[in-house]
Order: sequence, then C-alpha cells, then structure tokens
Amino acid sequence: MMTKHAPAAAFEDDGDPDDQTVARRGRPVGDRESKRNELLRAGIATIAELGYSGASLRKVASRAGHTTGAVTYYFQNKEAMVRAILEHLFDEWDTLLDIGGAVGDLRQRFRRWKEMNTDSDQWMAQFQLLAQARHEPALAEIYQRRYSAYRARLTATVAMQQRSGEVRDDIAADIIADQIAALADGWAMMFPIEPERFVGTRMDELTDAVLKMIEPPAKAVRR
Amino acid sequence: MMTKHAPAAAFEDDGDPDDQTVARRGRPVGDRESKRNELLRAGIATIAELGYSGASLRKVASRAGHTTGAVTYYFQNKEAMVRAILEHLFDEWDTLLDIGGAVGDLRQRFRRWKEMNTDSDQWMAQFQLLAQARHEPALAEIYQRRYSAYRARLTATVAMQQRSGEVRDDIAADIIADQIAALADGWAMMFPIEPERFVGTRMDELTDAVLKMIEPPAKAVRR
Amino acid sequence: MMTKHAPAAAFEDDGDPDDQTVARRGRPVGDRESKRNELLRAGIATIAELGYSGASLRKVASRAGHTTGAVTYYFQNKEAMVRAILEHLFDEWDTLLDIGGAVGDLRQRFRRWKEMNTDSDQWMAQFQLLAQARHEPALAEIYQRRYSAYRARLTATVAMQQRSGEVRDDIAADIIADQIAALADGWAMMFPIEPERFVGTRMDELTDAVLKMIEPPAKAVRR
Amino acid sequence: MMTKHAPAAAFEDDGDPDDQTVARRGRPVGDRESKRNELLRAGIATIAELGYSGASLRKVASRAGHTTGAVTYYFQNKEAMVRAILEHLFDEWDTLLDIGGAVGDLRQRFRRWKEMNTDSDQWMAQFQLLAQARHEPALAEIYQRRYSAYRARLTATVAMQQRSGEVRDDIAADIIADQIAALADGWAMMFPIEPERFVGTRMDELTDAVLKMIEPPAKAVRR
DNA sequence: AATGAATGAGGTTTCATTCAT
DNA sequence: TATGAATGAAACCTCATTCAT
Repeated sequence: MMTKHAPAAAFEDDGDPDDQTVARRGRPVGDRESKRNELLRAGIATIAELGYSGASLRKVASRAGHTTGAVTYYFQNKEAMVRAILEHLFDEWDTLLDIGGAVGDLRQRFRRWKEMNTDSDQWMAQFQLLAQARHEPALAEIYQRRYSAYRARLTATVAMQQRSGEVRDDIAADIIADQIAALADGWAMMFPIEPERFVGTRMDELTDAVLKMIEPPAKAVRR
Repeated sequence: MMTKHAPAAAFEDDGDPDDQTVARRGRPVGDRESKRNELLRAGIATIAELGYSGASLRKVASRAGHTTGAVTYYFQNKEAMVRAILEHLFDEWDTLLDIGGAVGDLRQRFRRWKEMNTDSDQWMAQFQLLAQARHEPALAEIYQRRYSAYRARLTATVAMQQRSGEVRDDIAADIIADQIAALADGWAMMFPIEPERFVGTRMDELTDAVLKMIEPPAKAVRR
Repeated sequence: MMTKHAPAAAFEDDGDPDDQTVARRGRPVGDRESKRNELLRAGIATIAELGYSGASLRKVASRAGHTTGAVTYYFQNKEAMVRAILEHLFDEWDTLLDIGGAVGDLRQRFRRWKEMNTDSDQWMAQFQLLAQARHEPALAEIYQRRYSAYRARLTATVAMQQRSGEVRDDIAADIIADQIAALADGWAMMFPIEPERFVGTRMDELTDAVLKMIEPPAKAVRR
Repeated sequence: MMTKHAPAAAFEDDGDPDDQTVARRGRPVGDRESKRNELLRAGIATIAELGYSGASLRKVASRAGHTTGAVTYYFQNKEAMVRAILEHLFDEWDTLLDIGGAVGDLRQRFRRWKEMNTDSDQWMAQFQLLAQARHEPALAEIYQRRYSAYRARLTATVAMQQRSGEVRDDIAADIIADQIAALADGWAMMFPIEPERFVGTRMDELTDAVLKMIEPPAKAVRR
C-alpha cells in the first residue's frame, strides 16, 4: 500500500484490515509488512556486520530466509532498502529515547544509550550508514532531518534542566546538547575498535565526567 | 623527470633537479618513494570522496595519472595500500599535533584541528577508514595502536594543565582526554553531513564550551 | 525453448516438447539441469582445446552461448565447475565401460576405448585435468576415488578371465589391471602429440600385443 | 664471478676461457651459461610444483634468486624459456638412460627410471609440459622429435634382446618398445595422484610383471 | 649485462538489477 | 505475490612483456 510495486497487495487483508491496525498501534501491518520488517532486520544485522557495501542483497535476503528477488520486490533497489533501514533505525531510536524522556534524568539516559549500543546492531549499522551517507545524498537528507530533530529534543531537555538548576546555564542549551550528541557519537565510533575502553566502571566514569562537566560550577565548588 | 609516466613528479624537486641526478648514480631511487606518495595522496583523496569500497584501484590509479597495474606494483594489494594510507594519515596528524604541542594551549589545538578538518581530505578519509576498520582487522590494529598513542599524549597534556591549574582536576586526566578525543571524533563524524553546524562563530562557541567544561569549577564561579 | 538464450536446448526434448511443458507446472525445472549440462559440455570442449588454465570462464561461457555470469551462477567458482566436469567425465566413462562389461571381451573393450578417445574431447579433457589435479587437491581426490573404482572393476574382470583361462594367472590380477590401465593412460597421453602412432592398423597391433602379453604363456607356445 | 649483480662478470674469466670449455665437454660455458642453467633449474622446479601456467616468470626468477628482468633477458619470452627447459629435460633424461644402456638389463633400466621419478622434479615437469604441448606447437615439436628418438633407442635395445632370446619375438620390437614407453608414461601419470601404488614391493611387482609379459612364452611355460 | 618500474590485457568473482514465469 | 535464472559491469589481482636506465 505504501510500496510502489505492489499492485494487488491491498487486496489481501480486505476482510477486516482495521483490527490489525488497531492492535498494533497505528501501523498498517499484515503479512506484507511483517515480511518487510524481517528484511529490514536482516538488513540491519548484515550492515552492522559487513558494512554498507558488504551487505549485498543476496546476503540480506538469505539472512532473512528469503530469495534475492524478494528484496527487490519489497524495495525498489538497494538504496531504497537502505533508506528504509535508516528511517527504521531512527524510529526505534526515538522510541527508546522517548520512554522516560520526561524524567529528565541524564544518567538514566546515558545508561539507556549504553544498553542500546552494547546490546544491538543498531549503532553499528547507524555508523556504517553515516559513513555511506557521505556519498549518498538520499541518506544524508535523512540524517539531517532526523538527527537535527533528535538534537532539538535533546536541547529542549537540557534547557528544561538548566531552568531547574540541574545543568549549568553559562553555556547555551543547544551547544551543550551538541556536545553531548558529539560525545555519544565519538564513543560509538571508537567502541567497535577499542571496546575495552567502554567496559564496566570505565563507562560509568565517562558518564560521571559528562555529568560533572555540565553541572552548574557552583555545585562542584561546594562539594 | 626520469620516470616515463610521472608528469607531476618533476614538480617535486624543482629546487635543483640536477643535484638529484648527480647525487644518485644509476637508477633514480627517489622516484620510487615520490611515486608511492603520489599514489598515497590519490588514495586519500579518493577514499575521502568515495569511501573505502568506492575507492577502486582503477580510480585511485587514474587520479594519480597511472595505470591500475602501477598501484598493485607499489602495494601488494588494496589492503596493503589502505594500511599504508592510514599510517600515513596518522603520521601527518601526529606531525601537526606535535607542532606547538609543548605550548599546551588547548584553544590553539582546537583551532589547528579545525583547520585540518576543513582544509583537507584527511579527516574524511580517516572517518571512512574507521568505518572500514570494523571489518578489516589489519586496519583495526593500526587504529588501536596509533589512536591510543594519540590519547596518551593528549592525557599527558591534560595532566600537565591540571597541575598548572588550567584544567579541572576533579576528573581523571585520561577521562578528560577521552572526552576531548570523543568530542573531536563526534564533530568530525557529523561535519560532512551538517557542515553548517561548524561554521564560523558556532565552531568558536563549541570550542569555548569545551574549554569552559574542563576548566576548574572555581574559576567559573568567580567569573 | 523456455530459456532465453539457449538455442541448443530446444534440440534436447525434440521428441515431444509439450509433455515437458505440461508435466512441469510453474517454473521449468528441467531447464536448469539441461543448461548446466550445456555448460559442462562447453567446459569439456574448452579444456580439451586449451587446457585447464586456458579454459577461462569467459571462454567457456561464450562457447556455450552465455555470459560469464551464467557460469558462476551455476557453479560457485571455477574449481567447482571443474570438479563437476571431472565427475561428469567419469560418469560417462563408467557408462561406456559398463555396457558390455559382462561380455568380458578385452578386444571389444579396447575397441570401445579407442572409439572414445578418437571421437571426443573427453580423454583430452581428462588428461588436462589430471595434470591440474597435481596442484588442486579437490581434483586429486576425485581421481583417487573414481580411478581406483575403475581399476577395481578392471581387476575383477581380469580375475574372471584368469579363472576362465583367457588371461595368464602367473601375474596377480590387480597388477595386470594396473598395467592395462597404465598402458591406456600412456597411449592417451601421447596421442595428441603423435597421433600417427595410433592410426588404423597400428592401433590394432598395439591391442593385439597387449592381448598376447596377457594371454596364458602356454597358449602362445602352442601357437 | 657467478654472482648475480656483477656487471663486469663476463670479463672476469678472460684469463683462459677455453680450459672451462674443454673441461665441460664442448659446451661453451661461462657465467652466462651457468646463470642460464640456474634459471632453467628454477624453472623446472617451479613447473613441477605449480604447473606451466602457475610458473610465472616472477616466481621462476625469485626461486633462482634473480630479477624478473633477468629471465626475459636470458630468454626471449616465456615460451622460449620453456622450450629450453624441455630440451634440457630430454638432455638429462638421455644422459641417465644412456649410462649402462649397453648393458641391456631391463630390470636395471626400470630401477633407474624409478629413481628418477621419485627423486626429482624432472618427471613432474615433463608431465606438465606434455599437457601444455597440446596447445603449444613449439613444445609439441620438441616432444615429437626427442620422444621418437627415445623410442627408437628403446626399440633397438628390445630388438637386440629379442635376438639374444631375452625378449619374446612374436611381437614386433617397436610395438614392445611402445608398450614399455606407454607403461612408463602411464605410471608416471598417476604417480603424483596415487603414490601409494608405487611404493616398495609393489613397484617391484609391476616391474616383474612387465618383464614376465615380454619374456619369451616358452621360458614362462617351462617355469 | 642486467635491472625493475610500469603497462595493459585478461583472469576470477561478486553484485545490483531485470524479467519471464 | 514471489521466484530465481540470467545479465553485464566492475571489482581485485596476476601476468608476460617492454624499455629507460
């Protein structure tokens, strides 16, 4: 229905499409959608493992247990698949970040970030796609749009915490947000190369340091 | 000048071409090295522009004005070429960072970093190779070795500035160094996607913010 | 008939093309096998003519009227193709040797051998692959397995004829079988270089000589 | 004098070049010749190990401790080198076969053959070149010429032994010689693939069998 | 006499993509 | 809806050969 090459696709769930739509919270899901998601997941795992150019359609397909043709059936071409993957990655990222976003506890936020990074292929794939985005305008556009939205929300959170006195206000909120985002990116960047720098207590030290650096200086002095 | 197909080579020793000819009897030894460097430079530019997998030997060769065979003549294979490129990049980076390293002025250091990034292909290539290092152990080894050396030097500088009171000492020097390195990496990572975030005054704001975050809290309070 | 680029394929099922079309619903399954056989045949001819290393995938493909990609689609790589070819050659060889194997007439057997050799590319390809087997363990394994099976059957035939008094029994059956096999190999080896040694009557003389050498000595004396 | 990088090498033994020429029986030997021989030997070893197409000039050169250029300096091209190698192989073969050729003892002849085969690369290289001769007329010519000369000498020996009653005379001498040559070729052909068939006593059994098959039938009956 | 830098053709292989079924 | 056979371009790499030195 939202894909280009599925002329008869809409007819399958004509019995009662809505009950599905309701159950799974707004997503028009069906066999088609779930198969597409399988492919997306396989794509993420493959890109994480082998990089963008290493993730051939054949490999993605076989990891998902489908045929090569299936991939090009569900996605116009490789670029389209990768675009879908990237949007999907941002979707999941947003979901995770939003849960408890209201709490405004930065430490908890970092903990979640760490869990995401160590647990899944998501960050690895993100990183690989970022490298590819340098050459693929379609990907760059997605990054610009979604990443700036992410930073905007981060900025809002920081601003809120500046008002409540939890975060220093002698640096503009958007600058602090940028620094936090850059830090997280920088860490994620080196994580696969030197994972030992991010184990156990050292990760906590890094987190503590960030919190210290952005806390109001007065607080630190009093301590 | 003495090579058949190296038009650019002649510009290298334009100071006094004869002294070379005279000094080196028989075969031109220097040519080998300079040709190799030509190829390295072409490789860096190509990787920066097209990424690791986009930088085919053909493209690198033709950018250097040579044939594909020449590349594999100078380097055993693509991996060897890329290894050489990465070491070369770190060499140049070290050289740049070491100049004025004794001064210990972080602001100056950031300014140099910014110049490097905006001026050349070097950071772009670094980033692309880092993404590739995820899949190529030989590259990962180089990163581990040289990046940790870089962080060690940065840590030493930070420690020195902690002793002189310029940098806060309530966070371990190696943690601060790591944060600075990660910040720089994170910035470099997003720079090609959203260059507008790093123009003119904003880059200064980011730099100032870092300096503020790592200065002793007391200093900030007094201000 | 149902393949795009297989002009020769149509000749295979000229008996009644429709029964295939009717029998197999959906995708044409048989085509796959027949196409594969086309490629095998082309491979045999090419190896016979140009040797193992001369038989590039490009040449094999174009002889079969296909693209290079088709070859690597049907066979994982060149080695796999050659393995398939060798097994195929042994299969055909076995088939031919088995027909009338029960008769136990060695002269007839030699005649068949001669027909095989002069008629087709099979022996030429066999010989080329044997030379290659020296460097390719996978081929060597096939030779060991199938060639020893062939000698075993030959030994059984010889033993049978020893019991019936047609073959001398003062030499062990397996040794005689080995000699016969070696002779055939040696002839086949020189055949392409000096074909004039194996024409018409001289081939018969050679055959007669073998039969004389393995007949019971008493028989020869009486003559 | 016999080292690689001596530009003035030819001038070194100008004292009396003839004594060498005399000592080594008519061969115009000198540095040039010995270096050439080094390359030939390296070529034989390389072809034996890797086959014709696997024996690149680079590999041959480096095995001989020389540069690639040296090979093309001493031989017009690869084909010329291989021709020289093949002639050289036949030369050595002839030398070995001629020693004691007068004795006419076939058993001793087989023993020597066996020693040659198991000891050296010579037969392996021969076999590889024979396979290549199929496609290279220049090699085929050499085989025809030298191999037929070899068979002629073998025929003469057999004829002599037929007259002395050691060999059966109910088969023409040239046919027997051909069979012996073919047997030897056939054995050599399979030797690298199934060496276990030619160890110790089994080799003796094979030899004995040949002798039995070519001995006068009367002799065998009396036994 | 000898070197080795450089070439360019050709090898195997992988890949995204198309399309008949 | 989904498959998978087939394509053809392009990748990396090796090689025989040439030629200035």
